[in-house]
Amino acid sequence: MAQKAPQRPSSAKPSREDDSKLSLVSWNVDGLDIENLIERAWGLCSYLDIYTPDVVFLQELIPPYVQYLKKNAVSYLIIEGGKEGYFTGMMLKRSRVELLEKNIVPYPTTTMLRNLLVAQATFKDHKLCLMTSHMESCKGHAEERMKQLRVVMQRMTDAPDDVTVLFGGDTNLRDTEVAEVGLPSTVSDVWESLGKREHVRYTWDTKSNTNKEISHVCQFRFDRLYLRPASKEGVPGLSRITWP
Amino acid sequence: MAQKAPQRPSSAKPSREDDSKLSLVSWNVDGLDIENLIERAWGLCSYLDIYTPDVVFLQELIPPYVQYLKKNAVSYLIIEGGKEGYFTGMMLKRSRVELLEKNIVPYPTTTMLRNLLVAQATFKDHKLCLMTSHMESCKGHAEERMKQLRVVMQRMTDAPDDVTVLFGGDTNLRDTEVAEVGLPSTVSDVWESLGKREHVRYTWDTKSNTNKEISHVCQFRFDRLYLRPASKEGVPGLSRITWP
DNA sequence: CCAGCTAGG
DNA sequence: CCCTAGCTG
Repeated sequence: MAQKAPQRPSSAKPSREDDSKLSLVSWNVDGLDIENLIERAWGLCSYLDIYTPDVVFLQELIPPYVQYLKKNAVSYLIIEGGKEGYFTGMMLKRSRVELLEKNIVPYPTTTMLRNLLVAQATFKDHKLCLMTSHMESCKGHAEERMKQLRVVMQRMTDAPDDVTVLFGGDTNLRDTEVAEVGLPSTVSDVWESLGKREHVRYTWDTKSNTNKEISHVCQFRFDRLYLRPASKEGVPGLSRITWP
Repeated sequence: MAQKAPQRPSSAKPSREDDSKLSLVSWNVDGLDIENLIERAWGLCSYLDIYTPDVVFLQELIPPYVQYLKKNAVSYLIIEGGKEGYFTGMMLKRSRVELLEKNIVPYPTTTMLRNLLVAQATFKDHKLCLMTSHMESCKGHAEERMKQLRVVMQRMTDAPDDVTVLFGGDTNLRDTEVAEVGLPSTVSDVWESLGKREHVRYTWDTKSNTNKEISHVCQFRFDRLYLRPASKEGVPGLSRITWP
């Protein structure tokens, strides 16, 4: 990929042979690093062309990046979590996902202008609630980050039970923080549900990803995907998660 | 006092009218700050002249400070927990306390050359075990500090039951750390036993103590005194602690 | 010896 | 966006 780090598509992408299944990618596009930014946006679009995910969660978008996407990925509807600085966004494959409503949930005490971007949508007559966020960064902001996780989990559990809820993004979460907050019983961590495969554990990994000049080795699972299935008749593959 | 901060005599000093009781002071003399050091050592000696404590626990001694004390506080026997850099020490009033044996207990994993200075002594035919330490400094070293507290507590509980055990010093402990380690049932925190009086809670207090140029307010109870009474016929006033 | 910040690896 | 060291209030 031409994309610069953090390059971490955390994907719950089923086989393309089975069009009944929803596919999803989350990607921090590192828009704060303007080096080769358009080239990297092109890289993202190439990826979308090849894999055609139904839903894309994006973080660290900046206005020119969004502009580029809107011009070059016309098969997707793009919604944004902000207008200035950097913000999150979502891309919904027009032919597969229909947007009903979008809204932005504030994090009351963020110092980094972070929020929760929520989209109500349908996918093959199934109700979806799609949510992404770029949660408070850095180790020292664990308290704020846990507050944000609580906001997210409240939203996930509050959703009507005929809705499949998917939250994903750059959470900056550490395992200890998730443990302290505690996941609701109805919510599962998709990477865990899929067998905790070691080779896709770390989503920020300066060991395997050398495209950013970071000399030290860092390995963290910052990008996470959580699922609260609909109680019945949910999206195929998203009640009991299976890996192709 | 001419002493510079940290100026925190945490005292279990009974009325001098009752000579049957043991009196004790613990003091971090801040020997790492060499400004006015001899003047401050003189201040300590003045304090000793006035209050004549039977036992003095000292932390952050440096060699010239000890030299000064040995020359100017001849009524005390002085023992040291080290020879180089900074270290702890003990002063025992020759007329009241008899040293039987001293030894230095290492902290296996300290990175700051800290240790536990132990003195076996007698006071009016009662057996005493006196211990002092300057435990690992700074918030970030909580784990090491808790290890050191465990070493101390092990020593306190292991002592024969005809011995009155007193540990005191600059522990750098936070309440949460003590709670995590847990105190043995036979050991009590002397400040707590004496009623948790608020005006003597903080032993490092840049609010009430302005002799060190620290602009920000800090209040911590770093200096603590623990007692494990002898099971019977212990030192008067040190089985059930009373405040004059 | 605190907390917050910054710069460098 | 890691961690540590160094500086500052």
